[in-house]
Parts: sequence; structure tokens; C-alpha cells
Amino acid sequence: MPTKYKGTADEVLALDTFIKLARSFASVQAQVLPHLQREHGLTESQFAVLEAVHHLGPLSPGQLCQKILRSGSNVTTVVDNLERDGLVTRERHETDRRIQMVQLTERGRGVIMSALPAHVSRIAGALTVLTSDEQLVLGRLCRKLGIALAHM
Amino acid sequence: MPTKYKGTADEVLALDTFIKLARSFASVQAQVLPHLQREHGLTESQFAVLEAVHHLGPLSPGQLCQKILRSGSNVTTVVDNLERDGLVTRERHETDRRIQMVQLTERGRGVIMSALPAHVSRIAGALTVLTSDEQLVLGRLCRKLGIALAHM
DNA sequence: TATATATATTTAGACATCGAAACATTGGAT
DNA sequence: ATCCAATGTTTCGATGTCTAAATATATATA
Repeated sequence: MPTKYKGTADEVLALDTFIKLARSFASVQAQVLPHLQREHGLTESQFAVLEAVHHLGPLSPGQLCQKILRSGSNVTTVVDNLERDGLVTRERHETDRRIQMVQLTERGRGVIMSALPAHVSRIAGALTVLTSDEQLVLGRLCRKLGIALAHM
Repeated sequence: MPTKYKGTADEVLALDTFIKLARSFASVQAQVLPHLQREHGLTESQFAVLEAVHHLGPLSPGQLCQKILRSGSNVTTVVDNLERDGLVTRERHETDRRIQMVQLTERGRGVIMSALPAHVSRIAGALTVLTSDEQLVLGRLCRKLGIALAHM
């Protein structure tokens, strides 16, 4: 599935590489997200919020914003829905009342603890397509790409 | 930014690799999509539809569905908005009247032709973070991953 | 021919997502 | 003490995205 675009050799290579990157990411997502939805009623973003709060403790929307790489207004929406479903609560920060701290309810903790192992296992299963060495190389290249672009 | 999750070594490696894959993809997107939006008023999906029809000629929603890897109902929405903006038109297939063919208007062709070169150039620019050899390796690994998972 | 099945698209309803604007609170400067 | 700029969150309006159901057309079969 090469590119139709006629550009320089550099451009053709880059575009081809990026298309493969995008498709591989989408393929793994497709292996994993339907289960989250059907078996636990969670969207990707809801899962990401629950996981972050589970591992790091109560976080503000601003902090969640950094963690899950989404806009602030989006975090508000996702947390709204989680709160409506009784999986998290919001509580005003004691000293700085601008800040809301998002924390797991008992039910939220139960949901993330029951969803996490199978989720990780499925990602691992998908990546077994690559050997450990290949995964290491892939990770190193992606990290180089991601880190370099993050500061621009 | 390693994983907090405690699983087998395989799981930790896979999860780490996948997180880096996701972040690198997001980083490239972040370099590219704001320009598409601000300079041409196009979303990613709108761009994808215009590009597909530009390179392949008139396509049905079903065919676009395959090309841009989105659901059929989503294609309907995206094409609706493109049609409203005067960039594409729909026309019933002559012999099979279930099918709508989506085609570029003059304006649509102008928009995609003016947006495409800068878009490709920006992707290439982002990927220069990696050498050509690194891009080839990355592409090969992603392709292996994507293709293997596509049939499951 | 009539009916049933298959295929193509759209509609409906829910959630995600963004940017910009509004709102609330804090902390510093006068 | 008051005002103002900075910070944190939410609201608003638009688009994207999905699944399931509805609709329209085509094709096969009885």
C-alpha cells in the first residue's frame, strides 16, 4: 500500500513510514478497545483516566490533561461521565479552591482493577507478532521520534 | 516514562512499546493537524476523504470506508460536511442505485491540491528526526505488526 | 412473479474531541 | 485594600466517532 503522492524520495519514504505507523497503531487499538467497551462499559479515555488515578492517586483535571494527552475541556467531559456512572468523585482542593481533585470511588477501583489485567494481556498478545528484540527496536525508534517532536 | 503496571516481563515490554508507539503517532499528528485546520479549514477525516477521491477518482461511501478506516456512518457525516462546504458532491450510481458516488467539485480539487504538498512536506519534516535507515526499520516493524493484526 | 436475503447508505443516540470564551480563584503590584 | 494578571476549570458550539436500527435497492430463489 504505497503512497500515491509524487514528491521527493525523502517525502515518499516519510509518508510511507507514517502510514504504516498509523495503521499499526490502529490495528492494536482495534484488538483492544472493543473488549474494554463490551466487557467493562469503558471508553478509551475513561479507561485512561481510571488507570491514571488508580496508579497515581487523586489528580486534578489539569494533571489528567497531561497524562492522557487530551484537551482540558475533554477531560471535563470524560470525568463528568465517569462521575455520573459512579466511578469517580470530584472534590475541591483544600487550600487552592480553583482545583478539583478527581478520585476513585470503591466501584471505580473495582472496575479498573478488574479491567486492567486482561487489557494489558491483550496488548501483550497483540505485540507477540513481534519478537522481544523487535519490540525493543520499535520502542526505541518511536521514543526517539516522540521525544524529539514533543519539544517543538 | 515506564509502565506502572506489574505484570510479566513480556507484558511490561509490550505495554512500554505500545505506549511509545502511541505517543510517537500522537506527536506527528500534533505537528500536522493544526496546520490542516488553520490553513485550509480541514479536519483529518475531511482531508483523508478529499485525498482519496483526488487520487482514485469518485468513490462510494463504502469504498471510502475501507480507505480511511472509519465506520460507514462516520463517512456519511464527513461527506455531509464536505458537501455542505461545497468541496464534494454525491451522485447516484447509474446502474446500482443503492450506491452514491462521491466526487470532487472544482473548489474541492483546488483545496486538496493546495493543501497536499505542505502536508506531505510537514510529515517528512517531522520524520527527519529519524534517518532514512531508521525510517525503513520503523516502517518494516509497523507493517509487520499492522498486517498480522489486520487478519484477526 | 413474489418473497427472502444480501448489500449500500443513512438515521438516531451516545460519547469524544477541540478551540475559544466564560467563570472562579489566586497571588502579586500599586 | 484594591485591582490586575495568571492559573484552573467549565461551558459552548461544532465535528468526529461508534453501534444498532431503519431504509432503499439489488439479487437469488421458490
